[in-house]
Amino acid sequence: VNGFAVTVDLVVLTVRDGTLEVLLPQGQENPALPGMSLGTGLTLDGAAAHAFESVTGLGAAAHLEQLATYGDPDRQAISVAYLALLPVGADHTARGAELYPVPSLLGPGPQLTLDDDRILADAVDRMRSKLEYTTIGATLLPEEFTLGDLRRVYESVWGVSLHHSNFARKVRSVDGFVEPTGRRAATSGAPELFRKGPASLMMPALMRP
Amino acid sequence: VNGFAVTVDLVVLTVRDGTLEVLLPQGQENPALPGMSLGTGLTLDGAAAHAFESVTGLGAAAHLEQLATYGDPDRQAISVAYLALLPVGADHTARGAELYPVPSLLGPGPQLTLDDDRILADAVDRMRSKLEYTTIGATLLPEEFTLGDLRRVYESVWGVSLHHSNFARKVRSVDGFVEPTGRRAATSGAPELFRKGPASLMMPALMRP
DNA sequence: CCAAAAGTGTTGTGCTTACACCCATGT
DNA sequence: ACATGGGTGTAAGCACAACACTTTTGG
Repeated sequence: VNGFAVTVDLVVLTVRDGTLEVLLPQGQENPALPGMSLGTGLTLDGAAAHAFESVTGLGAAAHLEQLATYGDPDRQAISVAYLALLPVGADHTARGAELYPVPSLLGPGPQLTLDDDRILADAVDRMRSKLEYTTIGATLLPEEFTLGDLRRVYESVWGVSLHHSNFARKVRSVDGFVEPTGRRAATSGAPELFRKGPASLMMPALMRP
Repeated sequence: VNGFAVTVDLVVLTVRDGTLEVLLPQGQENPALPGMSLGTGLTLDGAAAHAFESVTGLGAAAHLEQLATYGDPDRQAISVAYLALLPVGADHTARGAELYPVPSLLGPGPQLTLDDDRILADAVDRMRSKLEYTTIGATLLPEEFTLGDLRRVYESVWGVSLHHSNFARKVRSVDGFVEPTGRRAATSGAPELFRKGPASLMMPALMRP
């Protein structure tokens, strides 16, 4: 058949040292988003999960979600973009991919091949707005974390600074966002440790400034 | 090449007689969403616009936006779904398509072929939530409309009833949502006529009950 | 002793809700 | 006269922003 070439491309985001970063494969001329071409018998979500495993060496992403589809009118090619979240601190180096700070890639001028600049920008937009009304911020963190850790995720992704006390109050008040483990980071008086709760949506939302 | 068949499928929504309705082509065995298969040299958005013109006979949709992409693992086929809004009262009968009330199609059991039930449900979800934070409600209406007309759009899509006075106050208070034409529907004392303003986002949102 | 981070209290402010009420029209 | 739809007024409730203040840890 004279059909289209369909690829699944991943925007793998994480937070490191207070910055939002993307995972890009190494060793190519022009940096491009990681991905794979879609084969028969595989769902789109399945292909995305498989691609994630290929770039990171990790079993599963903290979050995996379809973003949008981009078509190349000339090349008879279609790219289905996914947003994937890499747990902070996870060892992603198995496959040689590297983390790049997003702010520098979103600067003026093309930094990635083809549509990838736009895809990255769309992914970051989606990520920023999803922090407002979902609990994906907590899925990025390890099993146990402090509210400060969670706040730093928000601050890094949004690129703003938030009031620690009001932030903590809000997060605690949302039913099922975080639940206390009862333990603390160090001795008594140290910040309390939480784990992610069952809720996935936040209502009302945690609005950005 | 042994590639994929890519189609662009449309969920064309509108409001009629206080109900949310979808436009479906006539004359087929199993009702299915209208669409077209993607050819070379056409962008996805372009193909969607073209498909819209084919089903409705109208030049352009009040709103056209990509929804998501659905893959069929076995058939080597990909469907890129779009949400399109048909202006209320527009004459769409040129191509013989018919409007069906959404509530009856969203009932239990499969009513449409393949993934189309799910696509329709996703489209309606998107539509409902977009009413909250964008001004697409106004794009559905004719050039001039009353706040009551706009309210009826919200009530029909959300399937609830809203307080007329609070609704009007909110809509007026959002900068650039509607602007007064100075004229009225009938003689003095009759409802004031508005046209859509330049704003496309609503902040803060108009939350549903 | 001091800086940094976490938790508690309080007050104001904006937005929304739920009312009650008025007005004009058209039947 | 009265039902209908549109517009105005107001008081209560909620959530959030912006403070100041205390406590504890770790250098």
